[in-house]
Amino acid sequence: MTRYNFKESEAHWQEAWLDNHCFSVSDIEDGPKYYVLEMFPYPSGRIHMGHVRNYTLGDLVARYKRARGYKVLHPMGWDAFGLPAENAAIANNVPPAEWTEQNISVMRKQLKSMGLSYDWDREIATCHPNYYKHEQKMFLDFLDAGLAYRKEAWVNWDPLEKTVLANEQVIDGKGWRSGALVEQKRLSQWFLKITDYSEDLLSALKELERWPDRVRLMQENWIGRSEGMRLRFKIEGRNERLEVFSTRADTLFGATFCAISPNHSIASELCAKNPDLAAFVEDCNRLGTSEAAIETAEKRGIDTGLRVRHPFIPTKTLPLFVANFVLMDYGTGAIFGCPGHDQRDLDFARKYDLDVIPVVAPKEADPKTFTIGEIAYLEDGVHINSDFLDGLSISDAKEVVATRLEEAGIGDREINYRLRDWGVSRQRYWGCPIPVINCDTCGIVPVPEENLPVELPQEVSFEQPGNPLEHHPTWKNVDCPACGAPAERETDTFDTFFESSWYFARFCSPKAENGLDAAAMAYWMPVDQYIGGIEHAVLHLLYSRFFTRALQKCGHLDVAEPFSGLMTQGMVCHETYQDERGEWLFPDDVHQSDAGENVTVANGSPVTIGRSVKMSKSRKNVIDPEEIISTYGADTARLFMLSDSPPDRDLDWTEAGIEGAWRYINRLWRMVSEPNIPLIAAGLPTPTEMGENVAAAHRAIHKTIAAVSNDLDRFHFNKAVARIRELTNVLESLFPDEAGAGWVYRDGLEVVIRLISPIMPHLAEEMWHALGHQALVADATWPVFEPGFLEEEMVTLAVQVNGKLRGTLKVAKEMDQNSVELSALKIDSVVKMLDGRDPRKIIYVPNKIVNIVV
RNA sequence: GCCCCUCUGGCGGAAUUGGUAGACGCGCUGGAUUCAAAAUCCAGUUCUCGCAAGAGAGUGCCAGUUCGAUUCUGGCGGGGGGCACCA
Repeated sequence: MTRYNFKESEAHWQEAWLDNHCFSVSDIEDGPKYYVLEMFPYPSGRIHMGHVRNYTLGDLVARYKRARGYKVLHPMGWDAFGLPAENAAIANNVPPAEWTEQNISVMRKQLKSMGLSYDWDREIATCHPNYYKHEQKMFLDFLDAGLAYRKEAWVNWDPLEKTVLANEQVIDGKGWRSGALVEQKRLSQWFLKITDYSEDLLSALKELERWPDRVRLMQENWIGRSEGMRLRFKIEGRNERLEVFSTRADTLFGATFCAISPNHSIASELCAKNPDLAAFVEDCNRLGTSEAAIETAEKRGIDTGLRVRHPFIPTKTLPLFVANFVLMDYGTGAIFGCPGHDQRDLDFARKYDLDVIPVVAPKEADPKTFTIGEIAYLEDGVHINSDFLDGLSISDAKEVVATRLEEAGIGDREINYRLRDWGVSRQRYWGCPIPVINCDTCGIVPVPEENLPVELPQEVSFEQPGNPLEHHPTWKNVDCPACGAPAERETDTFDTFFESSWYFARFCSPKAENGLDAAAMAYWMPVDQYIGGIEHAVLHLLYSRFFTRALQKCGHLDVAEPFSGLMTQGMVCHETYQDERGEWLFPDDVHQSDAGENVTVANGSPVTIGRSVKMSKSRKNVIDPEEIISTYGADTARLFMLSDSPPDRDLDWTEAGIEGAWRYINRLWRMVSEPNIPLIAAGLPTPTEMGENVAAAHRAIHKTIAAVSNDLDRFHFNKAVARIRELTNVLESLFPDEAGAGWVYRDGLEVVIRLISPIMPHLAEEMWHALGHQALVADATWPVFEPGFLEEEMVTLAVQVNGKLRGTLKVAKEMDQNSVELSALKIDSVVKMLDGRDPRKIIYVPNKIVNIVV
């Protein structure tokens, strides 16, 4: 028995695909196009199983669409700017550029060993000046179009390292390296006006029919459109009014306090005279910039002593608090608190002993006795304690109160969005320089287009804390392009989401001098199928949708939506291992003892096996793809990635699973290398006579083509694999002596090979070749089924008594109800269950079920 | 805390629109082959009771709608993703 020699085969066919330029396309092609794109990787060092899964999925789609006659664009590149390169520079004293290039060359080689159908001539790396110079031009166009602006914003500041920290670098309010208490600092930063597109980004979600519903829902919630009112409250003893935004102006009669954000202008002003307040505000700001931290913090506040006048109750004033849960970025940075009908307000009121006045009660409740306990009442009902609103439903009351407030000139209807403008400034070296110059006399001056790109300096030092661009001896010193006086370059670089917001477009014309070539954009854009992790459901995907609109506005391309189809994949998981001391162990460090217990390889001490969780270096539950590919081959790894779990679910990596895949590969190979049925010549006419099993197998071939095509179209890859396995089971069980067996066996093999070719492309080529084909399967067309073979004449009906299965009936299709009932009532177990009783009702669903109700 | 998802045999998962729960695979058990093993092949495998025929239970948990619910509705619980400077 021979084993499939994947090492030789995979190298050979990868070379053959390259020599034949199978996967190369031009910037402009003819005929129907299909653009398949997987999220490009950050070059962190080596590929991981998440990459293997992502790129296997994409390759399957790309190869399948190619077989179906599309011109397929399937590119790959590198999201090469980012924080890890700087961390490596600090830790190992390697320049980020060098570290990144090394990683790219390792990972490129690893990806090539997977046999992916990329057009490698279109490879890009975002850290190359010939990539980011176009990005700088885009930014200048955004600036012209009023889509980019500068404003002050908070950053996490490590006072010891004198560095801005990312949210993930802040651990329990302390810097991850220094351990110093993190401060909040206001810096002038660049923003993109994504909020100009709030409504468009929201309403266009409806048309993204090939996106998962949950991603659209998440984006919808992220944009967070809400219809409400902007109210102006009189503050006692002050001229200015307090502006608050509320979606529940109908609960105004239940208002018992007002609160402003710690960063509200009134709070800042009061801090000067009130040291307690100043200390509180400082404390609040320590929480950092992450929403999760702010939301989970205990609700606290401090009374400013100011009172706010109630708009409808002349005698009533409300205390004004500064509260840590009021966000400056949302609405007006001020709220009115109605504890009865908002949980946060209620928690706050209970803590500071404020009144709770119910103003909406359930229909059936008695308005005189209805009280609020520890849970705010959020349902609809009838207004009470609300003067002119009493008796109205929430929506009616909203309408009435809005009109009143508008008439009184103290409120306006307003639509608010949770979405904030996108801060793109990063105080870091390893990113794309923001192409502006700061001049004392001229202000912000764009770098003239002919001076682009503004390149990162090669020689930088990470010895001093902070941004190396700030400390660079010469780089930032330039003459002002406007007045010629000495000026300074902007030392902030772009957020790395900037690069990933247009790389998909660049892949269509990766070498074009003018950036995004119009004809290439018109042919290839948008991406027909985008594939990547669900973790990008909001930020990357929303930024890209905005960026594409901004590019359209500035004439760089002419589509609004970058990705017409989206598939989000689940994570790759593995069980975890811990030794007696609770230290994590690599899978290779664990084995089974002779007694069948799990022990360490090192010294045989017991190992605890934990549940399967996402593979991560920190928990050491990782399997190196390179090792898998060198042991079992790329096709085995690819098959395993596709065979069990559906793409959008998490996938458990198991040793047994990969071995099962490897066994199946060998089984397929033996079907051509050691066939049970001698292989006959190709192209012989369909035999006129077929044995019963042979004829069934022949029908199965056509059914499988139909089912697999349907499964692939709908991304049910695990089902497609199951169907192919079923067909191979049928072909293997054919008897050589039966009439027509040789012909059907060969026909079946030719079909199977083409069906597996997007999944196990190397094996498919090897088998195709073994069947005597000179051309590549990669260039073969998808098999076609004959609809006539799909139809069955007989169907099996389920026979139920009171909804419980009691037997089955094999009948002709579309049998009439009477004859079905007659036969059903004769079934032994049905007779037994009826026990002489007459059926009360018989439900018959043709070709499916008979249910006898007694 | 908020938003989104998910839960089916020992395991991964199947089950067009509410209509035979468990396709396909892994694992396990028994058998064949072998000096022996690996590999391969054959058979069995949701659980409980039963020698069997068969009966009952069963899709995270609790209710509901229905002739019929893995599928629809409400509530609860476990696990996961995102939360704007990780990518």
